Amino acid sequence: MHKKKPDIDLVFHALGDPMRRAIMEKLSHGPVSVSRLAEPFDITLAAVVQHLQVLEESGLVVSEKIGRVRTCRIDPVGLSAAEQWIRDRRSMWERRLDQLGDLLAEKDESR
Amino acid sequence: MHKKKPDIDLVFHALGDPMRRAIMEKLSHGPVSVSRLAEPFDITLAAVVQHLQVLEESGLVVSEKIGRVRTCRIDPVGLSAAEQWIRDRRSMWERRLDQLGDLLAEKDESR
DNA sequence: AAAATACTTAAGTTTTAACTTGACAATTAT
DNA sequence: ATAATTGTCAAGTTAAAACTTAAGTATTTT
Repeated sequence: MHKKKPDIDLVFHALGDPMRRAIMEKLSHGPVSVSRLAEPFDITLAAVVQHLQVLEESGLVVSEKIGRVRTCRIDPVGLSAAEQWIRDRRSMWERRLDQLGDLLAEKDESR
Repeated sequence: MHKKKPDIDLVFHALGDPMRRAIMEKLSHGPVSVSRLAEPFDITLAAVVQHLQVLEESGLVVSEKIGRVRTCRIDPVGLSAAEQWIRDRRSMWERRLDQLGDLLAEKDESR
């Protein structure tokens, strides 16, 4: 159970794969073991484990092994990091649109 | 200028590449031409154009060609789609945490 | 103690994606 | 008219990522 601070490059790379997003969707309903996580998908368990490693290194998922079973769950911190990046770009863009609006309004006044 | 409704698979795939995210960052400051967009990066213009195609097909960027110059800008709709997906997973997860809290509270009352 | 479960790891294959090169088309400037 | 600018397109190459197979480890169950 070694948490990592989320690296935005790793987070977006991890979310870029549809299978990993499907895994995140499943995990969003609650913690699950690796084998139960793999059940619905038609790829090997080994492949799922590899995806989980990517998700964990990115900070999107944390897991804990008790006995022989590893239970995985979402780490909301990773998701927030991605959400924040998107929000930043969007707000920057929208601020610009507002400035443009102000500029047009000024022009409108000065005629 | 042909808009597309954003496909979440394409959007996340597009954002998965660090160079494309760098392009998005640059575009967040305002619309730019293809060549000015390529300037700061040390890849060929052709490569940048290919990234732009990916971004455009995903619905993150729109562009318009006037004369010989193509001007690109962010389409906030694409970004919202990604933000929404993340928010959905996170809220689902947090709802579950709340339910877990309720459950523990009940237990606490009944002793 | 033996068998079954639940992963883990390493190696190799296949597929996908990024990037370059080089030729070309359209527009604008001289 | 010629040259310079701005972008487009099609191959081909390289590198990265996804996936499988097969063998191995640790933990339960019977």
